[in-house]
Amino acid sequence: MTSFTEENYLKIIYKLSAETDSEISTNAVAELTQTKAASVTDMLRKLSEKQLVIYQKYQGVRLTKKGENVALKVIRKHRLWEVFLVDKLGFNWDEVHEIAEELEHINSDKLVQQLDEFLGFPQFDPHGDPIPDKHGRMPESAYKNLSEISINQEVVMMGVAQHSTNFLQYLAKIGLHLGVNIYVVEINDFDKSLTIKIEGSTQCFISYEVAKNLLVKNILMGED
Amino acid sequence: MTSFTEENYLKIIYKLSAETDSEISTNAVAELTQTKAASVTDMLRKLSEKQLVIYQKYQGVRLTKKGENVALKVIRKHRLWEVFLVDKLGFNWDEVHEIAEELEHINSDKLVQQLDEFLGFPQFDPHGDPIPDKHGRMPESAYKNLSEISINQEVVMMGVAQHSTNFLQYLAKIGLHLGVNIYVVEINDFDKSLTIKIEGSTQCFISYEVAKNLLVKNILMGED
DNA sequence: ATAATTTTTTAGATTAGTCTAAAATTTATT
DNA sequence: AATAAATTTTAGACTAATCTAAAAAATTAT
Repeated sequence: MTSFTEENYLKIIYKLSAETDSEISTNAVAELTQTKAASVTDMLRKLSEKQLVIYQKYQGVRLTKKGENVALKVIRKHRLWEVFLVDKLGFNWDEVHEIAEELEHINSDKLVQQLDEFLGFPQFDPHGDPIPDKHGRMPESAYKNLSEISINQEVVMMGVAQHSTNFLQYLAKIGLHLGVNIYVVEINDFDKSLTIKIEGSTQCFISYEVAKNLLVKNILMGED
Repeated sequence: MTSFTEENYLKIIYKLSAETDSEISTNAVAELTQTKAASVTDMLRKLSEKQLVIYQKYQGVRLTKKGENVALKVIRKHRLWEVFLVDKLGFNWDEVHEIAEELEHINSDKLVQQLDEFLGFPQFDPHGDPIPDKHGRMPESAYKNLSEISINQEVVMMGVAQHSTNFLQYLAKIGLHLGVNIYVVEINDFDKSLTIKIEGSTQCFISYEVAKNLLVKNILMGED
């Protein structure tokens, strides 16, 4: 059995691991858990005894397979609950994180299973982050439409949902190509058109129709 | 702010108070919290300092208005989540209690509000227990149709939903009158007809149509 | 009304998770 | 390579919630 607190540590180590290939430092964990390094050391020793992490003092930490599974389960629950809150209860995507931080620790395999089904087996949460399936497998890609990106977010262009020559020529003309960074400067309420800043180019204005056909991904995997 | 544990104590004191008019004993609380009397004493002192209960040593405990409000909020959340689990996720009414024990401590007024709306402002949980509204007011009555009662449950007849002479004469003939105890012996899957044991009379068989028109209440307020 | 029993409280200890301050180790700098 | 700086660990302490065993108070029975 893993406690609420242990689950949080594992989740945070998992997220830090996704960004680097090497061991995670005590301080990095301390920052995200909002505790002191000394507390982290204690907890890492405990998690190590439980075979949830590989930890040797002064050498940093990484998850074992077992620890990764726990982390993935927690992340799965977090993201499913976020979908529930947004799709079913009408929350905005930016107000669900805190609540999901609590809900993610509710303990019932059947609950997760039924919730997943109730939501229609979503692959991504409201922030576009991928939801691991019940075996802990992440869906293939986490691309979103540019039209779903909110203001002041920076994303990377990853693909298009429409392949007409017309469309692709237009993209080239305004400086949009795969891998380029896009910063959303403004969104017009009435027609959902956007002002964006394209990396290495100037600001430009694009319609909602265009934005809907642009596949992008977040530069930083979000807070959740 | 009240902790998970404090909330549980308050909820239990509330439930015990519903059954008697006098102060609740330390032992009674200990039994339901599954702790030892010594632990209860400590907690009661703490709750008393927080003005959530009136407690004087050796004299038992009762809730203050403030403590009652906390308890009612927890009970409200518990019962709303039970409705969610049964109505939306397809759980059986007898497998939701444990999960709701966890969910009831999730902290977000907006969540409760939205959940309530999503469920259509239900008045009773799947066990027929009344759900306090957002001001802590309990709905008028907690009667259910006999057709919603599950097997091996004993209920008291409290009213009818159909007042035709025909129907009432039929009830009289089989020995059903207000206040009588009814024990559900069997439920047929295919047509939902019931075999019941009527207090002071013999077993008898009634159709689903009849059961739907009988208002009953639980003899013991359930575990939740 | 006094003794016996039960209930409740106190005293002191334990566990999980945290902290601060000091010591140990690693990393960076000259 | 030696020293300075940063990071990490250890040592010892704190809080919340619990426990056991013993003492105190209330209740019940004789």
